Amino acid sequence: MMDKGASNFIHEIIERDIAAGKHGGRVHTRFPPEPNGYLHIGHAKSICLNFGTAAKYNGLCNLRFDDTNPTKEDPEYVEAIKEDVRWLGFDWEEREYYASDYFEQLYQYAVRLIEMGKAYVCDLSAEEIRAFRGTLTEPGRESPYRNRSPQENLDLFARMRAGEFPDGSRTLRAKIDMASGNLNMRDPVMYRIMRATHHRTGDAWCIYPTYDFTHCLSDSIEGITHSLCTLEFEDHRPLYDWFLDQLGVFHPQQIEFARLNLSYTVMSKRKLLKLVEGGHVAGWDDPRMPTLSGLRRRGCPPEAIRAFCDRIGVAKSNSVVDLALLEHAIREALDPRAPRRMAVLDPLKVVITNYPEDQEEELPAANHPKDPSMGERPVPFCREIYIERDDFMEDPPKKFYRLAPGREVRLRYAYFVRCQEVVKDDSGRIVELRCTYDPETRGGNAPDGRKVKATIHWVSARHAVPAEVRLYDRLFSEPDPAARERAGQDFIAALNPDSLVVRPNARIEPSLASARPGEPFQFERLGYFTQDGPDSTAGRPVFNRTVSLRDQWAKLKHKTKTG
RNA sequence: UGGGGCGUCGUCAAGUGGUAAGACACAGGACUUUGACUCCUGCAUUCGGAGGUUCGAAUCCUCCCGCCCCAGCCA
Repeated sequence: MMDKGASNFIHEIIERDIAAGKHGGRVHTRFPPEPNGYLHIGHAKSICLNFGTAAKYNGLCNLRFDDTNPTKEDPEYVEAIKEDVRWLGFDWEEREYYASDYFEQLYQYAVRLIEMGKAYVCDLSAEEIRAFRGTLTEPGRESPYRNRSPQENLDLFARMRAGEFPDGSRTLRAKIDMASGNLNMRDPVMYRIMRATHHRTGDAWCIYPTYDFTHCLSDSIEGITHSLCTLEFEDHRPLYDWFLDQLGVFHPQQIEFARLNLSYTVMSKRKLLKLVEGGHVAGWDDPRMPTLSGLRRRGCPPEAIRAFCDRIGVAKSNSVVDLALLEHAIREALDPRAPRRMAVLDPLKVVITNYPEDQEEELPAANHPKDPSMGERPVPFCREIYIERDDFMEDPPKKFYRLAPGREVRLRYAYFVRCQEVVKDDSGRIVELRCTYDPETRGGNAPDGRKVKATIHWVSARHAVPAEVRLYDRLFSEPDPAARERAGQDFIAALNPDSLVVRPNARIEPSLASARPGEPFQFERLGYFTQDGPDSTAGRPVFNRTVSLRDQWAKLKHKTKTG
């Protein structure tokens, strides 16, 4: 990257470090997920920051799995995470690391701390440790085991590793300061006894290092120069500094930034898991989820996410980014390269009474109105077509200028048609429109120069392919669903009942039959869509709406309804 | 009278003592064979509040107010 100048406070720090010759001007970052769940757009911010920063300063960025808790981790997540990072467009080359690869080294560091009299084996139970820790306003009390000799600690720690003690019976603790105002410094646990099979080390260990002990040293081992993490770890930095300084090892600089929050969704793994397990969504990759797999399935291109992350900035204040900004980034990425197609979601049959029954023709339609290089495709036309039910009103309000009785509109890339008759069933529901077309207007222009107020989309009834189309909206109807929890309620109650609307009887133009999942299209006047991978079948494709088009008419309608 | 952070437009966010960038949103208008795209225009006399320093303060000082995080052998 050739970007000049700092674009955020982290880059400022880095540029200062480079100028000062710190680490010889080297920049090395890392993205350190725990393989216990799927990545979401909040992680994308961190991924873009870490990989982007390395690229900007000609440095490197590692992918490191922080796998220190075997009871929560799974290789399935490792694979999913790798796929997502790759999809987002980043490459960690051969630098795929695992904290579990450092277990032996970490053990030796712990031994060294014990020898220095800076760590001790504690026999207190979890409950006792909590009780001894004190509170936010009161200091803690020292463990009665705090002053064991290094020899005794060494022996006990070795026996912990050897499996001589039951789970949870002892811990290795750092000997720091039980009176510290920073709870993290009150003799934090470094190792716990936990007989669990680790996804990579199997049953080689029955003691596992805690995140706090592991993370800072993993960064150190990898020579990370700038360890970027979220705000909640600011309190942990003094502890990391303590471990690093006591051990006298390479000392990365940790810099904290605010995590991403998006309006109308939730971002915590716990809440996302609840949505999945509670059946409120179809899975981690449900297109309504803020997960990267969900966004991908929905049709969001990775460059849109990268552009979004560039725009939201990096700072330290807690903030909630407007979902509209993400949608904007998606439209911006899709508009120039999504071929246009026609699809009718809620079909209303139109019979063109003066068009011969047995006649058919193919009309050329541009794949992109502004990019001729994208070519065109033929769209079949015949006597019976479908138009969008919304595009007709029997008794139109003032600003509605689509089809209505007696009115003429243009069928995109086809002809002008005029509505002559409205056919209804017994219940009064409109089932068909009978129109006439003007053969002189083929292609969409009238030789006599007359104008129409609207151009509507359509598909040939005889040629169109039946499809299911899924329309997505914000998952929650409130900007901050998590606020429900703060009010003592369940955030599930804030779910938007209309977040998924299925159009089971859609008709799509024939050229769409060969679409592939993930391939973007703009269904003219409706939005950007992509074929769904998992749920499409040969005879019945399913299309997901990635994002709608901006719609002034909808806004107008809403305004008059509410206003 | 625990510790650590943060407060600049509706939402993000620049600004680093010299007189409030930009983006999204919103509101008008132009263009239009997508009510799309694109293009114009408008949108903080004011930076959480009050004092103070200074020729000059969002930037420096003092006090106050508000919000977030921390009491896992989770990460």
